[in-house]
Amino acid sequence: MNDMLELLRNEKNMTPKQIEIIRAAIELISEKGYYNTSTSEIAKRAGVAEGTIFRHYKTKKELLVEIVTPVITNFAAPMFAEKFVDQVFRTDFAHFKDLMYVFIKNRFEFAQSNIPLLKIVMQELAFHPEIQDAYKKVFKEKVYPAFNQTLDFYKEKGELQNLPNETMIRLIVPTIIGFMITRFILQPDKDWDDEAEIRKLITVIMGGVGSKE
Amino acid sequence: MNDMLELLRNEKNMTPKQIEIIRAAIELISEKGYYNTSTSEIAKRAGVAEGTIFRHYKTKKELLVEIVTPVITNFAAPMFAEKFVDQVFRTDFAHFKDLMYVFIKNRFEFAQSNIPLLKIVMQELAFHPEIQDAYKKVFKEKVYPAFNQTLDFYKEKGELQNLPNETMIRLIVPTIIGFMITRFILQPDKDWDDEAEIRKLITVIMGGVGSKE
DNA sequence: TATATAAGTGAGTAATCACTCACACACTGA
DNA sequence: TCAGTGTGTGAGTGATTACTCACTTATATA
Repeated sequence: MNDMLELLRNEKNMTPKQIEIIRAAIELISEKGYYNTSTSEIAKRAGVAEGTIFRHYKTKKELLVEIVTPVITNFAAPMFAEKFVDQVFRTDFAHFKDLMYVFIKNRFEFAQSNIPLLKIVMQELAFHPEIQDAYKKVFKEKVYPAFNQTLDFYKEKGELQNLPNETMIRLIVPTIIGFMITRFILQPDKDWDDEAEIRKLITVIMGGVGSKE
Repeated sequence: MNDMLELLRNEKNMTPKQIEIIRAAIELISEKGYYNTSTSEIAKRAGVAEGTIFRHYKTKKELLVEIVTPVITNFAAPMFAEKFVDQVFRTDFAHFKDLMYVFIKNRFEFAQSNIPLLKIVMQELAFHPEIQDAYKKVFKEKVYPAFNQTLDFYKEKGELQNLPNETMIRLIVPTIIGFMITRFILQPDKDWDDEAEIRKLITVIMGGVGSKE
């Protein structure tokens, strides 16, 4: 089942047909891309008249944005939940790598249950300034500050190299995202041992590929 | 100037108008995406009648594939140039990190002079099986074997952790690609110290973010 | 029950799309 | 000089597109 659809159903109060429209749009757009999916197709798959789509969304792009922005916000969500930041500073995590584990595991599961949506975000991010704005805002206001605090904390504990936070974030985050892209999009059918893969990922993030002499 | 255009001009023998078509197509598609770029637009920018495009390419998609496949082949090119493999085994590189430096630097410069083309590849890869095939073939036949040999070589020298080659490749390559995406696509306008960034990247790949105790 | 508002419909529309084709031109070799 | 071939043209075509609108139906409120 789909986390995000559930969330949309509750937050905004949508009609059953509206939910069907969103469900159909997610399916089709993640398969074929935004520009290659027509509103008539979405209507057909949703079992709805084409006019109904435009009753709820002024334009096709408004529909896309409505689908995509909650994904961006929620993918970054745990970063600015008080619970998360609290946990770090109440030192529920003895070591940085323990925090990394919980963090990656958590986001991994989120990705797993929202693959089509994440596909859409990645594909359309490049073309739609509206989506880019949402992404930049979340990153600047939420992700970045949370990361900053956390990195400082573990630097003081002497667990991290003395690289600028910004550099660290810039190198760690794409590594994690790249890992998930490989796992869910490039080679989804390989039989993965996810637990082991996540541990290896953390090993490499913490200690690199070089041998310790 | 554009590496790849020059290469196309020489390999196939193209008419001047054909070159203009490709140049215009690269510009427009990298800006707006394949489906959002019309053939009439390409013709207009190229200073050519729309019919001329279809004189040379049976379909619009054939034009896309013609543009994209040489990029894929050439981005992976150094991996299977004998020169490169030779260098490694004649131990022109004392350490793995020296090889990494030359490799990343080289591919970095390639990316820099072919940003629009790489943008197109990344965006359209998801939707066109023809492009995926080209990508898979190059990776399987060229990139992977070359990497394999190289990693074994430095493992025996005791410079690398004892992780499976496949795992290493799966963690190193996305890190490098992620670095370039940040550099050229997400934050192209930031004033980067490229040399320093590449060195930090290698430090992290080799030794991770953790401090050495 | 009467009325207002929201949700849903589907035929219709102007614009745009990828692609065609009959024709014009330039060059080559005989 | 003439046929043959490759290159270039642009008006034309049927299909498809996002979106509209006059209309019906359902729901809520008074």
